[in-house]
Amino acid sequence: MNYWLVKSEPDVWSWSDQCKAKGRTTAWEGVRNAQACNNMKLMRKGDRAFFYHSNKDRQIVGVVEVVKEAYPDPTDETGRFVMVDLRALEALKAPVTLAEIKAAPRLSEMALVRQSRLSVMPIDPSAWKTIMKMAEMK
DNA sequence: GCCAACGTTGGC
DNA sequence: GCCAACGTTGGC
Repeated sequence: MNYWLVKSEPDVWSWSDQCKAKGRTTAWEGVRNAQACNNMKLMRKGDRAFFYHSNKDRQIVGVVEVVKEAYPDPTDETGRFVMVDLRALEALKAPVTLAEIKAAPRLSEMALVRQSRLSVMPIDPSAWKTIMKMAEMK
């Protein structure tokens, strides 16, 4: 299984919106960045991703699961970009803030820190474990 | 194919 | 609200 992180502005689409969605599942539409889309194309059914609130909140708040692999985003007129379907699995007991991640030496190489504008990125398994521990998750 | 101008994201 | 980083567009 691979691990990922997806970003959303909480004012636009928040974790609670995700949980209220039918089947707790939504199409992750609207990504208009080639690198982010390439990452979505690499997602496989059953992969896990952190759900991160950008801007105001700046913390990881939940875990989602990939339930449908990349397919064309109908909201994209150019036909270049894809989306996946994501389902809310569970909220983090203790959300992990960007500040905490930056303060953790082991996490300093994360794309979240290094490439702040990227909205869909891979997370390596050791970083996933570290963050889950920080979030007080089993 | 280069690069200047411009737009967007997201942290601060 | 500002601005750094960086992606995209379009003229040449």
